[in-house]
Amino acid sequence: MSSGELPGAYDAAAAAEKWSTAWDEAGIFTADPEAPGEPFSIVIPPPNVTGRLHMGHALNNTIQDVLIRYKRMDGFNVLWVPGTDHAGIATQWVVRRQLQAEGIDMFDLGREAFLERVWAWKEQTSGAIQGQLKRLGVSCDWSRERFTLDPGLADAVTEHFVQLYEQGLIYRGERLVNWDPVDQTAVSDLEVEYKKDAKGQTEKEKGELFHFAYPLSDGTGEIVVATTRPETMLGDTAVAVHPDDPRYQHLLGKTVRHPFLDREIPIVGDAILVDPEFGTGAVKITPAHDFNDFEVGKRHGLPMINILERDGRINAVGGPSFAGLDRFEARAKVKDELEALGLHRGVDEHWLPIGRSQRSGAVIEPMLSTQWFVSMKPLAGPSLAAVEQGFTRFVPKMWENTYFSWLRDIRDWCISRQLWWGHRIPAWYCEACGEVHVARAAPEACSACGHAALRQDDDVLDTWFSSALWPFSTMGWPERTADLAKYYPTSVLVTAFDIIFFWVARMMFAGQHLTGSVPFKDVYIHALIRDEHRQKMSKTKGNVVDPLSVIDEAGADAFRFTLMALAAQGRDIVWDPSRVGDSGRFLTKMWQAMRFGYLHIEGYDPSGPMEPGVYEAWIQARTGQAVARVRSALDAYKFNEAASEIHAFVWGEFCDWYLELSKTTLYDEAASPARKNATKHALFTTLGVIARLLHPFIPHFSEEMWSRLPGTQGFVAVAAYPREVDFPSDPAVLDEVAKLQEAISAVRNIRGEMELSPKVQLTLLVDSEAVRTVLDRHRRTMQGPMAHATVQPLVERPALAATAVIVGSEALIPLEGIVDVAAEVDRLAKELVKVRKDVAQLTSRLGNPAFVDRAPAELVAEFQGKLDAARTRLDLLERNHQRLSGAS
RNA sequence: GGGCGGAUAGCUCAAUGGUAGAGCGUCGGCUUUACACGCCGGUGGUUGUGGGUUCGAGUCCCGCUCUGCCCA
Repeated sequence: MSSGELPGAYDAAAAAEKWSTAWDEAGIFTADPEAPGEPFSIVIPPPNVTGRLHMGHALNNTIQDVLIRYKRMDGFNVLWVPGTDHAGIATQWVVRRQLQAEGIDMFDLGREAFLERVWAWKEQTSGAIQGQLKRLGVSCDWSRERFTLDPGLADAVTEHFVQLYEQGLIYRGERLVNWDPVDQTAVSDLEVEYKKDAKGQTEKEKGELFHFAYPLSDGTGEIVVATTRPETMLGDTAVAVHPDDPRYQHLLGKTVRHPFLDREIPIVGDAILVDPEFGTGAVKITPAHDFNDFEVGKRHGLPMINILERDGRINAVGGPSFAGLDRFEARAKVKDELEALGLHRGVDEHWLPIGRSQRSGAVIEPMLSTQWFVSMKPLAGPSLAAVEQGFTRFVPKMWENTYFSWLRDIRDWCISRQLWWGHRIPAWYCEACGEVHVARAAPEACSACGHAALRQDDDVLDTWFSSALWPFSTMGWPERTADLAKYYPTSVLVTAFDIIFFWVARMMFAGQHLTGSVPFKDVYIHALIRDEHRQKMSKTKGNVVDPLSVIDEAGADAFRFTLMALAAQGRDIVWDPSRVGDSGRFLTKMWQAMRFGYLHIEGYDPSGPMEPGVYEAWIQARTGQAVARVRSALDAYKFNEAASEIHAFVWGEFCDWYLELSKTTLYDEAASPARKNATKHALFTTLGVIARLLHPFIPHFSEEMWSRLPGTQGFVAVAAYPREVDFPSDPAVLDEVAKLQEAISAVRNIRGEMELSPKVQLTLLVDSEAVRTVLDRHRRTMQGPMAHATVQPLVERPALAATAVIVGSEALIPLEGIVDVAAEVDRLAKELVKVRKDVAQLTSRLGNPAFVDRAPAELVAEFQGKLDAARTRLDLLERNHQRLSGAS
């Protein structure tokens, strides 16, 4: 049994340090697939290896930890896999900028040396986020920590690629891609972003629509086109008009002459692209640099002329006067030259959305390029079906729509990136014959011509291509490991809605395709954390809250409890710093309850004789009800509900009522030792239940509590989560204490309204013998600090008394010489307003024949009971109100 | 333009179709034998708006307003 004084205050920082070390040393978070228990597993959404913890991570990981700790305590065989992501573009970008600051160009440095720098940076920073997660108190299995570039995970990526290639689901082709000229890589559609206005709508940016004329080759005139990107005219291969447009009928089939390049350009009719109402009704066509034009080019068999270098400069095809110019310089020069040639035909202001690279911010250029793609249609089908049929469930359900809408309108996924940091594409090209070899290991010779000179593809894969495998690659796939057998598919994925496309959907199809099983049963989508003013937190706005500073100030537990209390399903979390203080006060409150227990620890013998009373039976029953509510909230991912249920129980039931009630026994010199022992037992065991109930939310505090409670063993982290069945409930007990509470509240109400000092001992004259009998059994409680009232039979009606109604019967508190009549008259009048309203509402409802006929009989009876009670109350209050009004 | 949310007390949020609740705030009282980071009591609502269904609507249906997000 623990002993010794409990310190006056809880030291959050010391407890966090102490318990996280103790857990580590005990290895209790290390999963064992051979151990018994139903599996419960989660893989962490891997943060960027070089990243730092932000509020989103804090929320995300607290939720996972609550679930994991709950299930671990509840007897499940749990695994929580932590790890980090190599974050290709982001990390390469950071290191490239570091080099730039040193005056080094990464392309001069070369691939090998650059990668050495990235690895060094990774080594230098990778510990940060793990340490920050640990400070949050997470219970991941760190022995299974993974990084997306680990050898095993790299093998999984290769396997993924090779399998899909062999099945014809990965292909290499020349397509238009979104090109980032700064990072010099292709990016996927999802990585292109548009400016948002204050409302978050895609904002059009001011640009200009530049009109110029193409002279007809036969010298008979011209055709005027307009463009927002004049430099693309260097790659024009057609002018399109609507085939039915009467203005241009005579021009169809003719050609125009390119003013700068030796090129004849056909005028084609295209009903799909061209809107005759817009502009001049004639459109220049640049198939290699515009998604719409690309389609036109395919329809009409037009040449596709790429005019850009990888860095966004005009290439040799653009002609000698433009080659080497940056695209924006070229734009200016094209305009000048057209002007000089007299072909300029005006400028209109034009607003258009401009796509920028999510990472570098560079304006994206559509560019014709040879890339690797995943053929998505065949993969999307099963992933749609899995959710439609409930194999994987989204919580809240509405997020299914987001998932469905993306998969139903899926486009092929460009997976090659012209980066160096990432998984190199397992494709080799024969330098002799060009044959493409996709293989798990570098081939020794070309399978077509036998030549030995093979060159591996320079490119790497989109980071998400490896993240898609995370739920099983972390468990050793493609090997058939014990972990996979036990823990896959995982139980739940906890993530934010903004990566449903990027990640969730891709894990689904990769998991289904490669393992034959959905990767997770539930997908819990949590909210975004906004600042106090409901603004998104962002570095540029400078409104980010650093979770670590919150932890420094308030402790990880107060922070976690706050996050959970705010985590209502289906809406964003508005961060309210004052709530952290509330959580801190909650911890202090519990600490004080512990101290109260300690005050009375002397003589406590958990295995000694026990003589529990009605209060012990009551708190036991209430505990059971609280346990049931907390469990059902957790089972439904309603974290805020679970937090508030616990809070309400601990503060509102245990501290406000049971602790006070226990004093009746503890301070009763006449109470038997067995009676007192039972009271102490109830105090300490309930504190133990509280520690266990709260452990998933406040791991350090609860561990500290647990370690100090008498009779506890081991870590609360592995103690059994309370079950409702362990707390028998007796309706008679609940009823009796409810009556006592009603009496105490009635006295308190009168005392409060009358502004009577708690020191004034009151007399409560109770009319009903039945009620008096109950209150007699609680005489000491009534006389104690909760009510300071002595219960006596109502024999003679005092001249001045306050009226209470307790369980439907009259109770009077004589106030002669204590208080003015007027005060009680006012109080009764106020009360009467409320009761009259009740009676009126209930009478009208029960007076409605349609209600009595059609509503369920039980409900009618219930309302009738309420009406009867309200009428009795009204009667009593009215009589006494009149009596006093007359007297005054 | 298409889709998905939200609108309830001063604030943040709850409420299987059955008399709208909690925490915080606010007001009043209290150094009461765990806790003033506390205790006790009170105040506060035409549930955005207009219709409909129903014995009964914050809840279900339709329209509108404001607001947030996703996609094009």
